[in-house]
Amino acid sequence: MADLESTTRYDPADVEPRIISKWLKSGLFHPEPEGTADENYSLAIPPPNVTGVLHMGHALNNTIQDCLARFHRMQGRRTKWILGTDHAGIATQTQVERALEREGTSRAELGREAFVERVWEWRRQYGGSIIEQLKRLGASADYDEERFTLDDAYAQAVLKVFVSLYEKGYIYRDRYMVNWDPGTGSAISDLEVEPREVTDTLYYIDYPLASGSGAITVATVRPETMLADTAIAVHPEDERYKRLIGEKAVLPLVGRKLRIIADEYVKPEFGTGALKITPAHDPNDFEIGRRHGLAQPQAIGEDGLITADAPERFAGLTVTDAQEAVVRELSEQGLIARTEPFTHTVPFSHRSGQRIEPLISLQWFMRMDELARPAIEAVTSGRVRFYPENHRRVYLDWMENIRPWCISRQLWWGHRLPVWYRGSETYVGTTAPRGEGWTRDPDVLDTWFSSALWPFATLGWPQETPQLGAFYPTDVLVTGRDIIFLWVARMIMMGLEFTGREPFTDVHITAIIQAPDGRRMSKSLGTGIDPLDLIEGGPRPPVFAQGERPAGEFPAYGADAVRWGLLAMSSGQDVRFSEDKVAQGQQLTNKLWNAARLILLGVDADARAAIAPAAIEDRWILSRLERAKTVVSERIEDYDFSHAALALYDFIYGELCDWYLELVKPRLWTRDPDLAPTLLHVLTEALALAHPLLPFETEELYSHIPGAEGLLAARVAGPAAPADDAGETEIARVIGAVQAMRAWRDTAEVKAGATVSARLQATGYAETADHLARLARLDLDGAGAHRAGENGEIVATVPIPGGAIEVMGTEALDRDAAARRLAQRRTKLEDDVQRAERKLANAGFVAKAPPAVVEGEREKLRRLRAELEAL
RNA sequence: GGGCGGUUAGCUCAGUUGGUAGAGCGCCUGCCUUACAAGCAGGAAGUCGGCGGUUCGAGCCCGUCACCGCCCACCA
Repeated sequence: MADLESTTRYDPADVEPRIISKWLKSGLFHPEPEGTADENYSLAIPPPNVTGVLHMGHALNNTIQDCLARFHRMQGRRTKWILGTDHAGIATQTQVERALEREGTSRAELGREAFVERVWEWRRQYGGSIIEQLKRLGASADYDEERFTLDDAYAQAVLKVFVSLYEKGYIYRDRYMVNWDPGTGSAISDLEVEPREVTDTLYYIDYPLASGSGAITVATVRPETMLADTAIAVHPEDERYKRLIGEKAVLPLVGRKLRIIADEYVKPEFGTGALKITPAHDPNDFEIGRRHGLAQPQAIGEDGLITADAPERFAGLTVTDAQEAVVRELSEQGLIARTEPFTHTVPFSHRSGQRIEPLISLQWFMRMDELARPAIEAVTSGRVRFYPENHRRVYLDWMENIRPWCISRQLWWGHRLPVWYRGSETYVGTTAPRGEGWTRDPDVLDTWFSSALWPFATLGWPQETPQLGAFYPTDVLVTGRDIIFLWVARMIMMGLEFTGREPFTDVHITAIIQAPDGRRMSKSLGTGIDPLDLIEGGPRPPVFAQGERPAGEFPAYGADAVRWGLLAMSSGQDVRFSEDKVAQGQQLTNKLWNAARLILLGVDADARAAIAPAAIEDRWILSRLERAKTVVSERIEDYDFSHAALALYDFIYGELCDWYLELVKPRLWTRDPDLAPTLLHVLTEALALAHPLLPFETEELYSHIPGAEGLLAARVAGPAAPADDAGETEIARVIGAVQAMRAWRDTAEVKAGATVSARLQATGYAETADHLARLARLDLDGAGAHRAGENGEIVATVPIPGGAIEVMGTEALDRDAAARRLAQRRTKLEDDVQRAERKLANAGFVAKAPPAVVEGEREKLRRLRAELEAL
């Protein structure tokens, strides 16, 4: 335990590691599988890549999940936060391949079996780090049942799903146009493709007509694909070309005769209005080719080289070399009519960053339309709800236009397809077929295929495990909007298909945190930071430098401050990282630490003692505490974490510390026996309220409370107390008065330490006059009037709620300043009176505004006039 | 080409059902007051992106324009 006496600042480095081991030892994060999923609270972590490291997105996402888990745990619900990692096919394989390259070897050299073993080895070495980072963040996940998408049991579930969908006819094999990623040497899905704007050269190429008279000119940015052209298409209504439809053109360099066909897809106004058709290397041409029964010669192979289908002199060239060669020959033959720069968007691989090579390939696909139907209904019916709600539209639009999913990947790291071939036979099953001569399909499944089963496969499905009964369906999924389609939609579809239940009822889409300059946080751009560097101190990159905070080192803010900061900054859908918010979190932790020191070092009672809220400020803080509990709870339940964080801050900083503790100090010094139990009660409750956001510090402080038992993280909230309106009004009034007096003192240049004699001419201060006198440094007894020596001369009248304070002249008071202040106040009042009068003179306002508003305005005018007169 | 989000104090962001604009940081002033000087008290600071409309009244509702960010989409 920290020594409260000597530790005047919260020291996260001392507290946090100690608290982590305390939690882990307690077993609190590992609930036994009892009760029903309805009674219990559960959520599944979006599994981070097994070899990944924590980035800011993870930090926010997991802070939110932890906040939810801890909140509901403290509401008394058996809470399970399902933890695990994803094998992340391409990402992990690429990482290991890079390592092999550094060692001077390669995947091919090792062979499949050794390579896969090598990846497992890699995983054993680096796979644990992100889990350790989650602990450091305070994540209260179930570390005892960590899952991995390639665990044996999980893999069984994946195969079972594959076989089942195959048997239903949803999964099939086809030669189809795919996004070929030359970087990874694999097909990838539509969702793994990102369009980027590039400027290409648009070549206008003459294709001579077979008749010998003239040529038809086509425009293309990829002249090398002409080697696989099979037709030229024009719009059926295009007057320029109508007469050519059905005729033939000669494909330059190759000599093949191309039919001139009519297809409505062609936009007459674009280019020349004539489109070369390459069914094997363009998605649109592929469709047109299918419509017209065109052959699909392939000029570019999966290795990215020109194939033997092309004229021999091109075969084996890279795409780039082939383009150069084709253009050269065409120029020599005078067939390039002209060129122009052309800017358009083309697909790139999200994984490798290379330009996608669309080509026809034999792959496994999954039909999604049938699965989508119930998943659409789940959302339209409200059984699955998005927070914020606007994501619902995006989800539905995508689902309603869903297309088949290419699920096979030409990788080695992943779930190998449970498919075997022998001659023309295909066998699909969870175990290898009997008999000789079968070879297994070398491909693995898209990583997202296995991720789609995450909420139930992690709980032991397809076995009817107790875990599944107790924690499925889960309550909420917390993730980023970038994977709504990749993951969320697919989980809903798979969940419904295989368990008959939606895998979760709420989907909270978190904000995306950008670098302070508005760019994406990214390691390669230098715009990213490791959350651990904020928690424990570490390099502050130049983009994060501003004002007082130069590039250099972050201070060790501690996990609680980082958590609070992340929650506080995460309001909109995109938010710039704000170190100020983390610093504000640190201030809060420090404030709370010192408030606890004041209480714990000044009180000799036991937390179990009954409270006796005798004084008005006691009633006030208890009532404010209830309100804070209500507001913070509501904000958390609405997934509005920034307001939850701010509401907590306002209560602890603004009400507990700034006012309540200041109000009770005299009673603390005199050891008022009624005060101690209330103080301890309020402190305990405040710690409990703050715990989901600031788990470490609150847990530590809780352990210092005499009589407090067990862990704060395991403490279950008691029933709510009623609000105390009278208590609230009284203290609100005195706060207003103190603030008014302090402001007056400051502008009237009264010395800060001086006590000013004054007379209270206001109602409603029966119980709080002493507070007012002390906090505003007033002498209300009249004793000070003697010191003034002028027999009660009033030098200022300061309006306060319920009346005014008349200030007597003293040496402490600069009369000129007081006069200036008075004049200022008068001007302001006159302005306000005028404004109110004008408003009330407006017939429309009086006639049409709600009576309460009009009456309020009249009341205000009366008040202002009275105050003006008093001056 | 569609769709979503944004534009409020020097900076980062709040702003409930329309009723004279808020926080944190920064800035200015004063305080080493027996929890915290990495603190406390007080203050200055905004024609709420532009234009038009509805309304007694608009940061908020409607229309329109301008930027910024993101998502979706098969124009060679």
